[in-house]
Amino acid sequence: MLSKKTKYGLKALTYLASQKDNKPVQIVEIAKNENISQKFLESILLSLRKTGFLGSKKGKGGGYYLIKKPNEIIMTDVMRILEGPIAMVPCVSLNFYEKCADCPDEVSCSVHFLMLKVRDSALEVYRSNTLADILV
Amino acid sequence: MLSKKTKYGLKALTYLASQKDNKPVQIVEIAKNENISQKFLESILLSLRKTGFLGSKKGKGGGYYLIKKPNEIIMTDVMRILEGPIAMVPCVSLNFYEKCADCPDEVSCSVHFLMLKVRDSALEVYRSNTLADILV
DNA sequence: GTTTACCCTATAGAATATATAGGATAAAGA
DNA sequence: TCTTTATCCTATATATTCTATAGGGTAAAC
Repeated sequence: MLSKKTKYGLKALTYLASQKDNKPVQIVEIAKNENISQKFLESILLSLRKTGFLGSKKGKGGGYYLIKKPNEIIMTDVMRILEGPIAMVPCVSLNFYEKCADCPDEVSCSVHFLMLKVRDSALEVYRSNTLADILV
Repeated sequence: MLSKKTKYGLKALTYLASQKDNKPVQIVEIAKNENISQKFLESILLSLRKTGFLGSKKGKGGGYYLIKKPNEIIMTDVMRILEGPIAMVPCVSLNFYEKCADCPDEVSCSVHFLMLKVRDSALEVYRSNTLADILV
């Protein structure tokens, strides 16, 4: 399941991407329009800022804005920040690899084999979609 | 993330599929060979029996065995029983559909749009792989 | 200097996943 | 029939993660 964090984060990004200009948008505006808890959204936007997706401005007229252009924001990067690994098991993860404790040999593991295919297919989708592509 | 339940269930299925004959295999044997908690595995096998994947036999010489042939066991079906929805959000699920509470209109939702693609790609993998295909 | 709005950490509450306990039931074989 | 074997079943404990809230701090604008 997609976490709410990811869902809300994606919604906030698309909300910002669909603005006419790139002026700062306040948290409260995004929260209201997308039906998100304001404080929860705040922590999500904060992590998107720290990872280089968003810029922010304090004080009156402040808010968050996109740093890159929507067509430069690739879904793989967004998903890894918000959701974590794209792979469903750590042993097939490119960016979050971990050996399975219970598996003596992952080469001969059916779960590993299947999940490798699932990861590749998901990766293909995320790689070929930017924020601009998913604006509907 | 793939739940342990699914992981263990898949491992048990492949263990059974790789038997020479289709005689009942005891829980304890599977549990030891695949490093799974015996009692936890028990509840997983039980649910696989109730959903028509496994048969069981009580008493001495008893155990679990596959009901269908490995090449007739499609991963979509297995995954839906063990893991639940294949979709990452209920609003794009074929078998577990639910409307998002926070979304006024899913047609104009970017998350919906993206996750539809992810679901389709995952579905393609699961549909084209049977238990026989993932034996390595 | 007052208002506005982001910044930051800690933690509480809820949900889910994982595992365990303890006995009931049925089959097989002596 | 009696004993052993092994599945059947329900309830509950434990751990982890997710989601959200609380409460104040900091910087910018006017």
